[in-house]
Amino acid sequence: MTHQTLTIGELSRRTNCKVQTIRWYEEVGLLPTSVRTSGGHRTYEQEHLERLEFIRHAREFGFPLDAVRSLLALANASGQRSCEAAHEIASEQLASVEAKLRRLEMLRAELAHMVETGCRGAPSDCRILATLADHDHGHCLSEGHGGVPETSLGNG
Amino acid sequence: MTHQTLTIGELSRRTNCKVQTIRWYEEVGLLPTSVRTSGGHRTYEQEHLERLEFIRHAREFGFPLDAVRSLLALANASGQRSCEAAHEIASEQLASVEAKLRRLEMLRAELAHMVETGCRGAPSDCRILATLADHDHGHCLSEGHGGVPETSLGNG
DNA sequence: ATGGAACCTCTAGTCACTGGAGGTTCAAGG
DNA sequence: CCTTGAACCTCCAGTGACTAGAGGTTCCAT
Repeated sequence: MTHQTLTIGELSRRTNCKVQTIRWYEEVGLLPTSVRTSGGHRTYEQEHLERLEFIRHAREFGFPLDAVRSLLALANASGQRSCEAAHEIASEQLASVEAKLRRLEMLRAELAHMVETGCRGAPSDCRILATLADHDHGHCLSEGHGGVPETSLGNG
Repeated sequence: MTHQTLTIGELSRRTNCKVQTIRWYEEVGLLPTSVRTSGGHRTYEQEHLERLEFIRHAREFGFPLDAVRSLLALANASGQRSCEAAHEIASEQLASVEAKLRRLEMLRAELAHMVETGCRGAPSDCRILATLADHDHGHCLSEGHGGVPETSLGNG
Protein backbone atom coordinates (compact mmCIF):
# COMPACT_ATOMS: atom_id res chain seq x y z
CA MET A 1 0.00 0.00 0.00
CA THR A 2 2.88 2.37 -0.53
CA HIS A 3 0.62 4.26 -2.86
CA GLN A 4 3.31 6.51 -4.23
CA THR A 5 2.70 8.93 -7.05
CA LEU A 6 5.28 9.92 -9.59
CA THR A 7 6.08 13.22 -11.21
CA ILE A 8 6.46 13.31 -14.96
CA GLY A 9 10.21 13.61 -14.48
CA GLU A 10 10.39 10.46 -12.39
CA LEU A 11 8.26 8.61 -14.88
CA SER A 12 10.54 9.85 -17.61
CA ARG A 13 13.65 8.56 -15.85
CA ARG A 14 12.14 5.18 -15.10
CA THR A 15 10.89 4.54 -18.60
CA ASN A 16 13.71 6.18 -20.48
CA CYS A 17 11.10 8.23 -22.25
CA LYS A 18 11.40 11.98 -22.63
CA VAL A 19 9.07 14.24 -20.70
CA GLN A 20 7.76 15.80 -23.90
CA THR A 21 7.07 12.39 -25.32
CA ILE A 22 5.02 11.41 -22.28
CA ARG A 23 2.97 14.58 -22.63
CA TRP A 24 2.56 13.82 -26.30
CA TYR A 25 1.39 10.26 -25.60
CA GLU A 26 -1.25 11.75 -23.35
CA GLU A 27 -2.29 14.18 -26.04
CA VAL A 28 -2.77 11.43 -28.62
CA GLY A 29 -4.59 9.21 -26.17
CA LEU A 30 -2.04 6.49 -25.49
CA LEU A 31 -1.89 7.52 -21.87
CA PRO A 32 -5.01 8.62 -19.97
CA THR A 33 -5.53 12.26 -19.11
CA SER A 34 -3.31 12.74 -16.11
CA VAL A 35 -4.41 13.78 -12.66
CA ARG A 36 -2.93 17.12 -11.70
CA THR A 37 -1.69 18.70 -8.51
CA SER A 38 -3.34 21.94 -7.40
CA GLY A 39 -0.58 23.73 -9.25
CA GLY A 40 -1.22 21.86 -12.49
CA HIS A 41 1.64 19.37 -12.39
CA ARG A 42 0.92 15.89 -13.71
CA THR A 43 0.97 12.98 -11.30
CA TYR A 44 1.23 9.31 -12.14
CA GLU A 45 0.59 5.97 -10.44
CA GLN A 46 2.08 2.54 -10.86
CA GLU A 47 -0.43 1.66 -13.55
CA HIS A 48 0.73 4.53 -15.72
CA LEU A 49 4.31 3.39 -15.34
CA GLU A 50 3.35 -0.07 -16.54
CA ARG A 51 1.31 1.25 -19.41
CA LEU A 52 4.15 3.49 -20.53
CA GLU A 53 6.62 0.63 -20.33
CA PHE A 54 4.33 -1.42 -22.51
CA ILE A 55 4.21 1.40 -25.03
CA ARG A 56 7.97 1.76 -25.03
CA HIS A 57 8.54 -1.92 -25.54
CA ALA A 58 6.09 -2.01 -28.39
CA ARG A 59 7.81 0.98 -29.95
CA GLU A 60 11.16 -0.73 -29.67
CA PHE A 61 9.68 -3.53 -31.72
CA GLY A 62 8.77 -0.92 -34.25
CA PHE A 63 5.01 -1.13 -33.92
CA PRO A 64 3.43 2.08 -35.20
CA LEU A 65 1.39 3.99 -32.64
CA ASP A 66 -1.91 2.80 -34.06
CA ALA A 67 -0.79 -0.77 -33.54
CA VAL A 68 0.39 0.10 -30.04
CA ARG A 69 -3.05 1.48 -29.32
CA SER A 70 -4.64 -1.78 -30.42
CA LEU A 71 -2.15 -3.88 -28.47
CA LEU A 72 -2.84 -1.86 -25.34
CA ALA A 73 -6.55 -2.49 -25.70
CA LEU A 74 -5.92 -6.19 -26.21
CA ALA A 75 -3.64 -6.39 -23.19
CA ASN A 76 -6.34 -4.85 -21.02
CA ALA A 77 -9.00 -7.28 -22.21
CA SER A 78 -7.04 -10.48 -22.30
CA GLY A 79 -8.73 -13.54 -23.71
CA GLN A 80 -8.35 -15.98 -26.57
CA ARG A 81 -9.58 -13.41 -29.07
CA SER A 82 -7.10 -10.85 -27.78
CA CYS A 83 -4.36 -13.32 -28.17
CA GLU A 84 -5.23 -14.03 -31.77
CA ALA A 85 -5.57 -10.37 -32.57
CA ALA A 86 -2.20 -9.62 -30.99
CA HIS A 87 -0.70 -12.42 -33.01
CA GLU A 88 -2.06 -10.92 -36.18
CA ILE A 89 -0.73 -7.46 -35.42
CA ALA A 90 2.68 -8.88 -34.62
CA SER A 91 2.70 -10.94 -37.80
CA GLU A 92 1.94 -7.86 -39.83
CA GLN A 93 4.77 -6.04 -38.17
CA LEU A 94 7.09 -8.94 -38.90
CA ALA A 95 6.03 -8.94 -42.53
CA SER A 96 6.62 -5.22 -42.74
CA VAL A 97 10.08 -5.56 -41.23
CA GLU A 98 10.91 -8.37 -43.63
CA ALA A 99 9.80 -6.31 -46.60
CA LYS A 100 12.01 -3.47 -45.49
CA LEU A 101 14.89 -5.84 -45.04
CA ARG A 102 14.57 -7.15 -48.57
CA ARG A 103 14.43 -3.65 -49.92
CA LEU A 104 17.42 -2.53 -47.90
CA GLU A 105 19.45 -5.53 -48.92
CA MET A 106 18.94 -4.73 -52.57
CA LEU A 107 19.90 -1.19 -51.88
CA ARG A 108 23.00 -2.24 -50.00
CA ALA A 109 24.15 -4.42 -52.88
CA GLU A 110 23.68 -1.65 -55.40
CA LEU A 111 25.42 0.90 -53.25
CA ALA A 112 28.28 -1.43 -52.42
CA HIS A 113 28.80 -2.09 -56.10
CA MET A 114 28.80 1.60 -56.83
CA VAL A 115 31.24 2.37 -54.03
CA GLU A 116 33.58 -0.52 -54.82
CA THR A 117 33.78 0.30 -58.48
CA GLY A 118 34.68 3.82 -57.43
CA CYS A 119 36.32 6.00 -60.03
CA ARG A 120 38.80 4.30 -62.22
CA GLY A 121 41.54 6.85 -62.37
CA ALA A 122 39.94 9.09 -64.92
CA PRO A 123 37.79 11.71 -63.22
CA SER A 124 35.39 11.73 -66.13
CA ASP A 125 34.76 8.08 -65.51
CA CYS A 126 33.55 8.30 -61.93
CA ARG A 127 31.22 5.36 -61.54
CA ILE A 128 29.28 6.99 -58.75
CA LEU A 129 28.32 10.15 -60.56
CA ALA A 130 27.91 8.21 -63.79
CA THR A 131 25.54 5.74 -62.24
CA LEU A 132 23.41 8.52 -60.86
CA ALA A 133 23.37 10.36 -64.16
CA ASP A 134 22.76 7.20 -66.15
CA HIS A 135 20.02 7.62 -68.66
CA ASP A 136 19.34 3.95 -69.07
CA HIS A 137 19.61 3.15 -65.40
CA GLY A 138 18.51 -0.35 -66.05
CA HIS A 139 17.98 -2.25 -62.85
CA CYS A 140 14.98 -1.45 -60.87
CA LEU A 141 15.42 -0.21 -57.36
CA SER A 142 11.93 1.00 -56.77
CA GLU A 143 9.60 -1.90 -56.26
CA GLY A 144 6.36 0.00 -56.28
CA HIS A 145 6.50 1.16 -59.86
CA GLY A 146 4.05 3.77 -58.76
CA GLY A 147 6.44 6.56 -59.53
CA VAL A 148 7.48 7.19 -55.97
CA PRO A 149 11.04 6.51 -54.87
CA GLU A 150 9.80 4.82 -51.70
CA THR A 151 13.22 4.38 -50.32
CA SER A 152 11.64 5.76 -47.25
CA LEU A 153 11.44 3.04 -44.69
CA GLY A 154 9.22 4.75 -42.24
CA ASN A 155 9.17 3.32 -38.80
CA GLY A 156 10.22 -0.10 -37.76
CA MET B 1 18.61 21.41 -82.60
CA THR B 2 15.08 20.31 -81.89
CA HIS B 3 15.07 22.68 -78.98
CA GLN B 4 11.84 21.47 -77.48
CA THR B 5 10.55 22.68 -74.17
CA LEU B 6 8.58 20.55 -71.77
CA THR B 7 5.62 21.31 -69.58
CA ILE B 8 5.78 20.23 -65.97
CA GLY B 9 3.35 17.43 -66.79
CA GLU B 10 5.58 16.05 -69.53
CA LEU B 11 8.60 16.27 -67.28
CA SER B 12 6.60 14.47 -64.62
CA ARG B 13 5.70 11.62 -66.96
CA ARG B 14 9.23 11.22 -68.25
CA THR B 15 10.86 11.13 -64.85
CA ASN B 16 8.14 9.31 -63.00
CA CYS B 17 8.15 12.16 -60.53
CA LYS B 18 4.95 13.83 -59.38
CA VAL B 19 4.22 17.36 -60.48
CA GLN B 20 4.05 18.57 -56.89
CA THR B 21 7.40 17.01 -56.18
CA ILE B 22 9.00 18.82 -59.11
CA ARG B 23 7.63 22.13 -57.84
CA TRP B 24 8.90 21.26 -54.41
CA TYR B 25 12.37 20.45 -55.73
CA GLU B 26 12.38 23.88 -57.29
CA GLU B 27 11.31 25.46 -54.04
CA VAL B 28 14.12 23.84 -52.08
CA GLY B 29 16.69 24.65 -54.74
CA LEU B 30 17.36 21.26 -56.27
CA LEU B 31 16.03 22.46 -59.57
CA PRO B 32 16.68 26.00 -60.82
CA THR B 33 13.91 28.56 -60.83
CA SER B 34 11.90 27.67 -63.87
CA VAL B 35 11.26 29.86 -66.87
CA ARG B 36 7.57 30.65 -67.23
CA THR B 37 5.20 31.18 -70.11
CA SER B 38 3.34 34.48 -70.29
CA GLY B 39 0.55 32.78 -68.41
CA GLY B 40 2.82 31.62 -65.63
CA HIS B 41 3.24 27.97 -66.58
CA ARG B 42 6.65 26.43 -65.98
CA THR B 43 8.72 25.35 -68.97
CA TYR B 44 11.67 23.00 -68.97
CA GLU B 45 14.53 22.09 -71.26
CA GLN B 46 16.56 18.94 -71.79
CA GLU B 47 19.01 19.94 -69.06
CA HIS B 48 16.26 20.03 -66.47
CA LEU B 49 15.15 16.59 -67.50
CA GLU B 50 18.65 15.28 -66.96
CA ARG B 51 19.05 17.02 -63.65
CA LEU B 52 15.75 15.67 -62.40
CA GLU B 53 16.68 12.17 -63.52
CA PHE B 54 19.90 12.47 -61.57
CA ILE B 55 17.96 13.54 -58.51
CA ARG B 56 15.52 10.66 -58.86
CA HIS B 57 18.28 8.11 -59.24
CA ALA B 58 20.05 9.44 -56.20
CA ARG B 59 16.82 9.32 -54.23
CA GLU B 60 16.29 5.72 -55.26
CA PHE B 61 19.66 4.97 -53.72
CA GLY B 62 18.32 6.56 -50.57
CA PHE B 63 20.59 9.60 -50.50
CA PRO B 64 19.01 12.33 -48.40
CA LEU B 65 18.30 15.57 -50.23
CA ASP B 66 21.30 17.34 -48.75
CA ALA B 67 23.51 14.62 -50.14
CA VAL B 68 21.73 14.87 -53.49
CA ARG B 69 22.47 18.58 -53.50
CA SER B 70 26.16 17.89 -52.94
CA LEU B 71 26.23 15.16 -55.56
CA LEU B 72 24.62 17.48 -58.10
CA ALA B 73 27.26 20.10 -57.45
CA LEU B 74 30.00 17.49 -57.81
CA ALA B 75 28.53 16.17 -61.04
CA ASN B 76 28.56 19.66 -62.50
CA ALA B 77 32.17 20.29 -61.56
CA SER B 78 33.72 16.96 -62.41
CA GLY B 79 37.32 16.41 -61.49
CA GLN B 80 39.43 14.19 -59.26
CA ARG B 81 38.28 16.02 -56.14
CA SER B 82 34.65 15.64 -57.13
CA CYS B 83 35.17 11.99 -57.61
CA GLU B 84 36.65 11.54 -54.17
CA ALA B 85 33.94 13.60 -52.57
CA ALA B 86 31.26 11.59 -54.33
CA HIS B 87 32.93 8.44 -53.16
CA GLU B 88 32.82 9.65 -49.59
CA ILE B 89 29.14 10.57 -49.75
CA ALA B 90 28.29 7.20 -51.23
CA SER B 91 30.33 5.40 -48.60
CA GLU B 92 28.48 7.23 -45.86
CA GLN B 93 25.19 6.24 -47.42
CA LEU B 94 26.36 2.64 -47.62
CA ALA B 95 27.35 2.71 -43.97
CA SER B 96 24.01 4.16 -43.03
CA VAL B 97 22.18 1.47 -44.99
CA GLU B 98 24.29 -1.22 -43.37
CA ALA B 99 23.57 0.14 -39.91
CA LYS B 100 19.87 0.08 -40.63
CA LEU B 101 20.15 -3.46 -41.93
CA ARG B 102 21.82 -4.65 -38.76
CA ARG B 103 19.18 -2.99 -36.66
CA LEU B 104 16.35 -4.42 -38.73
CA GLU B 105 17.82 -7.90 -38.64
CA MET B 106 17.89 -7.86 -34.85
CA LEU B 107 14.36 -6.61 -34.86
CA ARG B 108 13.25 -9.29 -37.27
CA ALA B 109 14.73 -12.03 -35.11
CA GLU B 110 13.03 -10.73 -31.98
CA LEU B 111 9.72 -10.32 -33.72
CA ALA B 112 9.91 -13.71 -35.35
CA HIS B 113 10.60 -15.28 -32.00
CA MET B 114 7.67 -13.47 -30.48
CA VAL B 115 5.33 -14.47 -33.30
CA GLU B 116 6.47 -18.10 -33.43
CA THR B 117 6.11 -18.60 -29.71
CA GLY B 118 2.58 -17.26 -30.08
CA CYS B 119 0.17 -17.96 -27.28
CA ARG B 120 0.42 -21.39 -25.81
CA GLY B 121 -3.20 -22.31 -25.44
CA ALA B 122 -3.78 -20.36 -22.28
CA PRO B 123 -4.93 -16.83 -23.09
CA SER B 124 -3.24 -15.50 -20.00
CA ASP B 125 0.03 -16.78 -21.34
CA CYS B 126 0.10 -14.87 -24.61
CA ARG B 127 3.78 -14.46 -25.36
CA ILE B 128 3.21 -11.41 -27.47
CA LEU B 129 1.38 -9.32 -24.93
CA ALA B 130 3.56 -10.72 -22.17
CA THR B 131 6.74 -9.77 -23.97
CA LEU B 132 5.49 -6.25 -24.45
CA ALA B 133 4.41 -5.94 -20.84
CA ASP B 134 7.58 -7.56 -19.55
CA HIS B 135 9.04 -5.63 -16.71
CA ASP B 136 12.48 -7.13 -17.03
CA HIS B 137 12.53 -6.97 -20.79
CA GLY B 138 16.09 -8.14 -20.78
CA HIS B 139 17.60 -7.98 -24.21
CA CYS B 140 18.40 -4.69 -25.60
CA LEU B 141 16.76 -3.64 -28.79
CA SER B 142 17.67 -0.01 -28.70
CA GLU B 143 21.28 0.43 -29.54
CA GLY B 144 21.54 4.11 -28.77
CA HIS B 145 20.87 3.90 -25.05
CA GLY B 146 20.01 7.54 -25.34
CA GLY B 147 16.47 6.89 -24.27
CA VAL B 148 14.94 7.08 -27.69
CA PRO B 149 13.42 3.98 -29.29
CA GLU B 150 15.13 4.77 -32.58
CA THR B 151 13.40 2.08 -34.42
CA SER B 152 12.77 4.80 -36.87
CA LEU B 153 14.78 4.08 -39.94
CA GLY B 154 14.40 7.37 -41.64
CA ASN B 155 15.20 7.43 -45.28
CA GLY B 156 17.23 4.97 -47.20
C1' DA C 1 11.63 34.13 1.85
C1' DT C 2 14.34 32.61 -1.85
C1' DG C 3 16.57 30.31 -5.48
C1' DG C 4 16.77 27.10 -8.87
C1' DA C 5 15.16 22.79 -10.73
C1' DA C 6 11.32 21.00 -12.58
C1' DC C 7 7.12 21.79 -14.35
C1' DC C 8 3.47 24.11 -17.48
C1' DT C 9 1.48 25.57 -22.43
C1' DC C 10 2.08 26.66 -27.05
C1' DT C 11 4.40 26.80 -31.33
C1' DA C 12 7.42 25.32 -34.82
C1' DG C 13 10.64 22.19 -36.82
C1' DT C 14 12.21 17.52 -38.57
C1' DC C 15 12.13 14.57 -43.67
C1' DA C 16 10.46 14.30 -48.15
C1' DC C 17 6.96 14.69 -49.93
C1' DT C 18 1.40 14.26 -50.74
C1' DG C 19 -3.26 15.95 -51.18
C1' DG C 20 -6.70 19.26 -51.71
C1' DA C 21 -9.16 23.79 -52.31
C1' DG C 22 -9.96 27.34 -55.18
C1' DG C 23 -8.69 29.78 -59.10
C1' DT C 24 -6.24 30.53 -64.00
C1' DT C 25 -4.30 29.16 -68.56
C1' DC C 26 -3.91 26.43 -72.64
C1' DA C 27 -5.19 24.03 -76.76
C1' DA C 28 -8.48 21.66 -79.44
C1' DG C 29 -13.07 21.37 -81.39
C1' DG C 30 -17.26 23.58 -82.99
C1' DC D 1 -14.75 33.61 -81.49
C1' DC D 2 -16.41 30.71 -77.88
C1' DT D 3 -16.55 26.85 -75.08
C1' DT D 4 -14.91 22.97 -72.76
C1' DG D 5 -12.03 20.53 -69.84
C1' DA D 6 -7.42 19.07 -68.90
C1' DA D 7 -3.55 20.88 -67.14
C1' DC D 8 -1.62 24.33 -64.76
C1' DC D 9 -1.08 27.88 -60.81
C1' DT D 10 -0.56 29.22 -55.47
C1' DC D 11 -1.19 28.39 -50.86
C1' DC D 12 -2.12 25.58 -46.90
C1' DA D 13 -2.49 21.39 -44.18
C1' DG D 14 -1.20 16.76 -43.15
C1' DT D 15 1.90 12.55 -42.69
C1' DG D 16 4.80 9.83 -38.17
C1' DA D 17 6.62 10.24 -34.02
C1' DC D 18 8.48 12.90 -31.85
C1' DT D 19 12.04 17.04 -30.55
C1' DA D 20 13.34 21.71 -29.28
C1' DG D 21 12.64 26.06 -27.54
C1' DA D 22 10.36 30.36 -25.69
C1' DG D 23 8.29 32.30 -21.97
C1' DG D 24 6.04 31.68 -17.81
C1' DT D 25 4.63 29.04 -13.22
C1' DT D 26 5.13 25.71 -9.31
C1' DC D 27 7.62 23.00 -6.03
C1' DC D 28 10.56 22.15 -2.40
C1' DA D 29 14.69 22.42 0.23
C1' DT D 30 17.24 25.70 2.53
